[in-house]
Amino acid sequence: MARQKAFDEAALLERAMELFWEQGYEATSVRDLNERLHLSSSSLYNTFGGKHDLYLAALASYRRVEYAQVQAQLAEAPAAKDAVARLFNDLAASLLADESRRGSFTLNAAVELGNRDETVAYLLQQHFADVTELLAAFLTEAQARGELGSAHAPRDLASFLLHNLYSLAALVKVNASRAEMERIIHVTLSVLS
Amino acid sequence: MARQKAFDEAALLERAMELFWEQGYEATSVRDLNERLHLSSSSLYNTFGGKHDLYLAALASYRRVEYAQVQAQLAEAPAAKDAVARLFNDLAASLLADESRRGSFTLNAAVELGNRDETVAYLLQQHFADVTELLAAFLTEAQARGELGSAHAPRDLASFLLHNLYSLAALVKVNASRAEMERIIHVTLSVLS
DNA sequence: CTAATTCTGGAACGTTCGCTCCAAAATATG
DNA sequence: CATATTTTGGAGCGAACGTTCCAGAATTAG
Repeated sequence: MARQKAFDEAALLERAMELFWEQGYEATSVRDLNERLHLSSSSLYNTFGGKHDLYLAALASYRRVEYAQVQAQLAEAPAAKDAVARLFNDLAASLLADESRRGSFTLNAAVELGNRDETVAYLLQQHFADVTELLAAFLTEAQARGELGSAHAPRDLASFLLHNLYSLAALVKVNASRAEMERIIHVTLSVLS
Repeated sequence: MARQKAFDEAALLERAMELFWEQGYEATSVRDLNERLHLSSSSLYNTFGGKHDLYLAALASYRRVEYAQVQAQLAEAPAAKDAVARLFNDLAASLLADESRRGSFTLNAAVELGNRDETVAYLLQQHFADVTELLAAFLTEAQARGELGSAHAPRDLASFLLHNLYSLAALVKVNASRAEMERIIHVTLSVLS
């Protein structure tokens, strides 16, 4: 047998994700990654295959985290409307707390590469569909319990809410104003009558 | 005196804008621009100063067009709600009609560079503020005429509507489904009671 | 036509890109 | 300890990057 790798692959992926998240795909060089991960080119290519593969892996990892977060936040809330409100407020808080205003990695990836990289587009399509489904199921139950009006179909509401969540992530890239976010959130939540 | 330039600067700027819009800033090389504009490096640098300057000029140009478009569409509509609805439907139609799914140049710029390029961030802040103001003024008048409920302040509604417009531009990058867009638009417009 | 000036294409600059390669270091086995 | 196998850092690959430079073409004024 032989030597073992001197690093934790999952931890490295996490650090790579942070960097891609901050700078985007094109603006991040392999040398940037070498420095940030404390990993030389050879090890990086041995482990992850290349820049593009590493990006895809980072994106897939982020996607799982984002999905789990929504899932967790919906699960622990008492009332349906409060749960959705918390989803928005927590996202706004975490977006504003981030000094480098990275927004959402999945949204960034969609905008930067969605129309040029089929693999990225497909992965994100899956992701958005999955989260929408999660939200729709939650809203369906809430409607059944009478916690939610039936002015809109749960599926429609879910799409609407998800895209307004991502809107906040886009907004923070340019205008990191809490007041502006709160205005938008307030109007958005008003559709949950 | 001496020779005159053999090209129309405004037309070149338009072509540059198209390319940056398609590919983003980082992924567009000066050689790409040489080819697309049929203009050599020397002329490009003489005329526009450099890649970054050209990008800023293209962005400023796009911003004026986008603003004028919203202005025109709001002006020509009969009733306020119809005007807003048309804003959404026309945007959706033009987004879907674009084979290369470029989305909105301003949103693309915000997501790619908003957190890394101060000049871009400032320019876009101005732009979004201007368009919001335009919308808010329109909604204020509509409210005064009684065409719109007063459940929300015009300023809040304007921010909300604008960000939902940009949401469509982000959505098209990954999922160019007319049905999905219509669902979102339907819920969005329902706040205009 | 001559002279002065400006624009033009394209070669070439130094740097950085993604990626490969290899000798040296490291460590699980017999 | 010796051997086999794998990982490691870093030099270096060809290509592409943004930008500069310059010789020559082009055009206006005198």
